[in-house]
Amino acid sequence: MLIRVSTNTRTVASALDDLKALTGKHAIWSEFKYSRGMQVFWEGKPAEHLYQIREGAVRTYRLLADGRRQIGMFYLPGDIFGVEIGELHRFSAEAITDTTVWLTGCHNLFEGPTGDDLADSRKIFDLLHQNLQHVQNHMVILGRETALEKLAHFLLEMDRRMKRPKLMLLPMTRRDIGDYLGLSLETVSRSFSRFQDQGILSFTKPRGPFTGQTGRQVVLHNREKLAQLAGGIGLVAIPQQSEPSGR
Amino acid sequence: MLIRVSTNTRTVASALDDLKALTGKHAIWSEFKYSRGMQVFWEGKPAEHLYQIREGAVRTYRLLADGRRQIGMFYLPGDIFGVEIGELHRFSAEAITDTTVWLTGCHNLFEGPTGDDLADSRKIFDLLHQNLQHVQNHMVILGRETALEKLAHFLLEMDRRMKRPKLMLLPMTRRDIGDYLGLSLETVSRSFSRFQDQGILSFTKPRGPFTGQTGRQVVLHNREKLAQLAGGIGLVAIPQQSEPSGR
DNA sequence: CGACTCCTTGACAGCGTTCAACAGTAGTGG
DNA sequence: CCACTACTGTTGAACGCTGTCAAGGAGTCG
Repeated sequence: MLIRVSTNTRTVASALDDLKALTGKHAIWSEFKYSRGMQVFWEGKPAEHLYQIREGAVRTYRLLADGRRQIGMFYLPGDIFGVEIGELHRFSAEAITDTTVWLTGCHNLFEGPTGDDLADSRKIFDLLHQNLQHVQNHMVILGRETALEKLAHFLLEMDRRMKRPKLMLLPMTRRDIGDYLGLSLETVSRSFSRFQDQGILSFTKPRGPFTGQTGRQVVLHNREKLAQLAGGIGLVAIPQQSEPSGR
Repeated sequence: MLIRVSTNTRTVASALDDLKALTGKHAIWSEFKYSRGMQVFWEGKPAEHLYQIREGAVRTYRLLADGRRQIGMFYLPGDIFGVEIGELHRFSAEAITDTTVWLTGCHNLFEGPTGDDLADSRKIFDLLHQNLQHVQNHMVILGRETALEKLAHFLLEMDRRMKRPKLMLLPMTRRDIGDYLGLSLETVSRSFSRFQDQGILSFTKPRGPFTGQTGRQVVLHNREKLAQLAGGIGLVAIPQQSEPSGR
């Protein structure tokens, strides 16, 4: 391990409380609004701002030449995004619904004037830490899990990040979820139905006639079963002989 | 963009030259050997060392409860690994073949005594930068590409990292490649055969009777075709209305 | 009301997995 | 040196999960 940043692994959402502290005393935050579908930033463009969602939701994604899309992350109220290690954004970002953000100019870790900025920047590392961890977990999910396992992971992730609400309101479409999990939207829909059949979850407003936003209003009835279906990610492998033959 | 580390994006392999500089003057490097299949470190254990491969190859991976494996990265001679943002390793690592590494104790970015260490740590950020970029690319590959596209990417990655050799010697098995790309070993083998049929690559020692390590000795005949098959990752999406409605 | 988006469901195809057999090599021990 | 085992890789055949195509219902918005 190289960089010991900070041991507490607080959720991004909780960072809402000390937003100012994060970028130092001199940072200026502005409020901006993006309507549904609008771009927040583009892949390949310089990363010049740091964003925090006040209301709404944002997806980051990358497109292949033929239109296939991989969504990297969904950002919910309180989440901070736009932080990159390099100079450029490596994913595009757009508003899923009408979204209000606070944003500030680029906070530069190494070119700041004082060590004071560096101290503040530990929080930035927390964000990077979470980002990397999320991407690494997601890699395993994408590469080695089935549709049902993927959806179970997705639901548990959203549930956790929304603080286990009674009623979970998903801002994203089935297609978004599919592009997040490496599935078609139909498979996502079928997997939802299957979970519903098994009594793991249900939708508000009786199933038959949907109201536009229905199919987005999810109640989780059995988180344990869901966690069981999701399967263990991050389990340690079976120990075996492992000492190096020193010199 | 938040952290401007350094604009040059040198390959990890090229870092071989100034290994000492990377961890500062006081770092002590030792040589260790791992025989085939031995563990280098475990997921979930404290990350206490930094490794550079002198000879051989290493894979990092994570296991699911039922044995499914996702390989995160292959490390080749010259590559540095073991660097983490947090305190713990989030993947396990083991030697693919008999491997010699140089390793040094934990280099701690923030708890170092002087600003001198911080300056050195920029190189560490280059490594983190590459790691994150690789994982993000891999996520797209795992989530949205076909078997042939995945293998094409893999071959081009190995080709690039080995500096486009005439003859590419792959240290890993078909199963390793499959677990890296989210495929079964049979699909990997079939995809190799298909590339061979198309004249994109060939194996040394005539195809029919394989000699143990054959099927590992690859000659790329048509990198352009391979790049074409790999498809564009990182293409910028179609521009559209994107200005925020300021306040 | 009409166009559009979103979701669900059915039917079917196909890509990739699984199961299996076979071949060649390396390693081991007698 | 040779038999034996283990490992690796290739290929065939069948299966099945997931994608694709299609249709239809429901809600939203202008």
